[in-house]
Amino acid sequence: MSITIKRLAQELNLSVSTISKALTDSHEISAETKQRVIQKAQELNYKPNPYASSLRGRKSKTIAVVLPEIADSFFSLAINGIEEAASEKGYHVLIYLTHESFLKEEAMLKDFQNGRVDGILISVSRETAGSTHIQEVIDRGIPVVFFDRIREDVSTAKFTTNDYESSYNATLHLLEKGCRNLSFLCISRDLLISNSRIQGYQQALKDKNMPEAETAVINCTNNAEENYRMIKALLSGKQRPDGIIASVEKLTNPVYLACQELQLRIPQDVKVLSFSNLETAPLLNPALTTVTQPAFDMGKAAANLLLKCLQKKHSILGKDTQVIPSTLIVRQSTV
Amino acid sequence: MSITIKRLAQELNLSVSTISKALTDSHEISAETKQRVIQKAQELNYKPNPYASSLRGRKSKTIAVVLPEIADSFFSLAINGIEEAASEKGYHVLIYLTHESFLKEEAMLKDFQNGRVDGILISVSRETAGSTHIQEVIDRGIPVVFFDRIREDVSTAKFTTNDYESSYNATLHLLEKGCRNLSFLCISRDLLISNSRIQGYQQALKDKNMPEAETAVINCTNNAEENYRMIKALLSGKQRPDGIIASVEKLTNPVYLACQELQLRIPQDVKVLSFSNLETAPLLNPALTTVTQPAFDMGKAAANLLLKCLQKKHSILGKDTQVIPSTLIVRQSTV
DNA sequence: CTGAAAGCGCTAACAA
DNA sequence: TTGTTAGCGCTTTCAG
Repeated sequence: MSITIKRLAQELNLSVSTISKALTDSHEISAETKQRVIQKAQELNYKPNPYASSLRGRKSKTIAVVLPEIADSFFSLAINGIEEAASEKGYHVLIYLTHESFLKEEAMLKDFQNGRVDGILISVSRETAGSTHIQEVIDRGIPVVFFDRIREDVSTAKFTTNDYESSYNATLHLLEKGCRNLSFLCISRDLLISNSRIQGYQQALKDKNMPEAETAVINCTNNAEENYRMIKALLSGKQRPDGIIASVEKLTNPVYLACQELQLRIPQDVKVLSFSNLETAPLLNPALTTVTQPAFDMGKAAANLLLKCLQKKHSILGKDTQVIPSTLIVRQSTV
Repeated sequence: MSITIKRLAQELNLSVSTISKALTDSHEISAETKQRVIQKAQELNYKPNPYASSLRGRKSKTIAVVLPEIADSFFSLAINGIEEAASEKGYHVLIYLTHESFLKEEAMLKDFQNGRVDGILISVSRETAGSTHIQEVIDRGIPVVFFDRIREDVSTAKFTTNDYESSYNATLHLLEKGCRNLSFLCISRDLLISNSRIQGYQQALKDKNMPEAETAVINCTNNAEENYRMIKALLSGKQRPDGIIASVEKLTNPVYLACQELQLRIPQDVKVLSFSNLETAPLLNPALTTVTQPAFDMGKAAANLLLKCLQKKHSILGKDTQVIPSTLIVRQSTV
């Protein structure tokens, strides 16, 4: 059986409330008593039951992180940032993966209405086209902070990167390097970040008076084999692009593999650029030009804001969108 | 204010206990009443407070996952497996990162003595040389399952891979390809997996009557720059190895980068092999030969065992070590 | 089949 | 400065 406050009280001939106050260093307890209590608590290896205090105090010191997946450098790094921020402040981190399923995401947010977590960090799934599930949780008084895959139709704090701009610049870079027939691989039209990247891409083409081919923006699916087939088809077609922008990291592999299989040389035949945080980007064959996102910082900043809000009495979250810029790192795949 | 059972009881003119039983589908409640209760619960969007039931029932439906880090394909994949297993069974997953610090790991395990989690999955830090912190938690009745970085001195269930054997085979492979002066990069002598890999390596050398150079086994640190310097020094030295085995994924980058910088050709000048789950291994320059671990499966299997044990009344965990084999995938870096 | 009541461990008003 | 007491929301005997 676990040691409880009651037990400490018995041992010390004090009341439970005295113990409780002593342990929280209340000013209304004498230094001497505090000393005795703390002493005894250590002696008996007393551990306060977190669920009892959660129930009582209606806060759990726990936050939820909802992500599409984790086999992606971006989210791995983001979790690192989040965990770091949380552990510094004594918070606990629950991880939930949607695997890009809206239904799962919805179910998770429904579940959060029960008070299991004090706050939520979320990067929505590719299928997510509405936000009532998120709004509902906010209406219940549980603060939500978006990061990376944000939704504009929810009025809360958001952390993202300059998707439009970095896509615009990436496109310009490819045009400067001589591309005249680009393709853009995207994962969802519902996702704001995906859309912003598409728009940055399209605007750059427009500004440079480049016609956008019909096949220019390719919708990829959540199925790796299918994507591979599509990309191979794209690269085998008549109108084979001379430059490809992969708007997410995991589309890099199929592009490189398809080029290998089709014996297309990167960058001579096709230039390749990817939004990616792959640590191995410089080691690829050829080294991959990337738009590298501030994953760790975004995670940490988002978590810090959420936690700051949770620690205050009046948990009022700003409604601003904070933009942390990405970096275009040019390597051989586009030179 | 949240909807509670009490509120439901008032609305339906029933007692709280009836509501509680109806919601848990108890046999002692009439079908009709159950119907009404469930109906009303949905109507009012009732969400049971998990901490109240945890407090009452002394189980949290939550497990902790303790990892050294997450910026590593192995652990990312493992978490995927763990999360999948947990969510299937309605469990929640708390993530804790030790960043290879024993002190942090110890503090976390101390904290788990309070009942926040029903069970623990752990892959110990590189600094972890003892296990009393783990034993203590087990003694408190909280089951612990090891995966990957296990410790033999704790009698509980463990999931690992055939480290010795795959290292042995990897070494043989390099010898067959003509290497005569190998180096092995390890991260810790305290870690069983690291030791097993070293021993597999050494045994292979012995079996082939190869002398092991003094510099053969290199202890790497937890500092990336330092490792890079060490590796560069190694590759610039007189006794430059003609083959390197990186016993963990994150040592791949510095090896490749050092080779680039020193203008050493892989595999002609140095063959490189890494224990790694990098998805980009086939795309590296040159494609990397890997010992690929069953990360997802290991995570999922470990989680499943732990959860099965938690769901039973008599939570008796086996004490066996289950070995899920790794795969040697030969690519250009060693041919 | 339904209800009353006790209590999980902790906190915080209110008394003393 | 310390103690008494009433819950937080839920489950579970035990009675009815």
